[in-house]
Amino acid sequence: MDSKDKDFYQAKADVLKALAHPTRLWMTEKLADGECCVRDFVELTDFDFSTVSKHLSVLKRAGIVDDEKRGKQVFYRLKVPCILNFMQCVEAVLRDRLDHQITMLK
Amino acid sequence: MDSKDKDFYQAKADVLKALAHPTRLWMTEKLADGECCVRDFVELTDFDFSTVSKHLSVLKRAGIVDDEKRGKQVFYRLKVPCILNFMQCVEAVLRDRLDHQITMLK
DNA sequence: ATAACATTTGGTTATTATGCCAAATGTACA
DNA sequence: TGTACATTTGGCATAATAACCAAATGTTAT
Repeated sequence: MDSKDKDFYQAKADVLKALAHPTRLWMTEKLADGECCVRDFVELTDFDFSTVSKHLSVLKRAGIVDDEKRGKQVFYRLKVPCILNFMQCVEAVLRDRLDHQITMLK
Repeated sequence: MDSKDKDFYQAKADVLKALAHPTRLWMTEKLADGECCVRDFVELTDFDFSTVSKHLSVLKRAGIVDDEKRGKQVFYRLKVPCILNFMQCVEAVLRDRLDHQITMLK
């Protein structure tokens, strides 16, 4: 693994890291249904505005979401819908793991 | 988001978290080309055996890889090839981000 | 049995992430 | 202009992660 490869894997890992948090993952999937502003997420959870805002900024920095200021609000949008296909794969991992656990108990 | 949803997003985030490290990501992609033992990864990097072993155990716990002991060695295998399709999406995010940066400079 | 090899586990330290509060910024409207 | 609203930023305490070294475990062959 040379230094160029290292940078590449670091960059890809950073995108994954942005998704690798339950709240951010939930937000990402929620945004697939249409744009939301910070307040929307605050109302659907028990997190502080600052917490929600920081999570969204992590997703934005990673390039997963986009934002647009309209009036007083900032609307966030899912920028890369292929993320959702990916989630199917993650769920496949979970199912597979479950099958394995069941097999172990038999 | 009720408590069942919360658990589900936590479980999915845990799978992503396992992948969200440059070394583990590299290992995962390497395993797509065929099984490797701990020593193989140690030789290709400058990490300690213990470091490599711990990374592999994170991937195993997440259900991404499988292991099999044969003789003195433990061989690791990619269990869920769909992870690789997912990587194409992550790379798309990177390309998209780059395009955006280029546009900003114009 | 013991020596050599392959891997894992335990322990330590440094770095990073999370979530809250408080304060700052930006925007619309009276 | 000032007040309310929406979001972001800074700071802090706590928790989680990563890498190394050393020691333990398990396996094969002498």
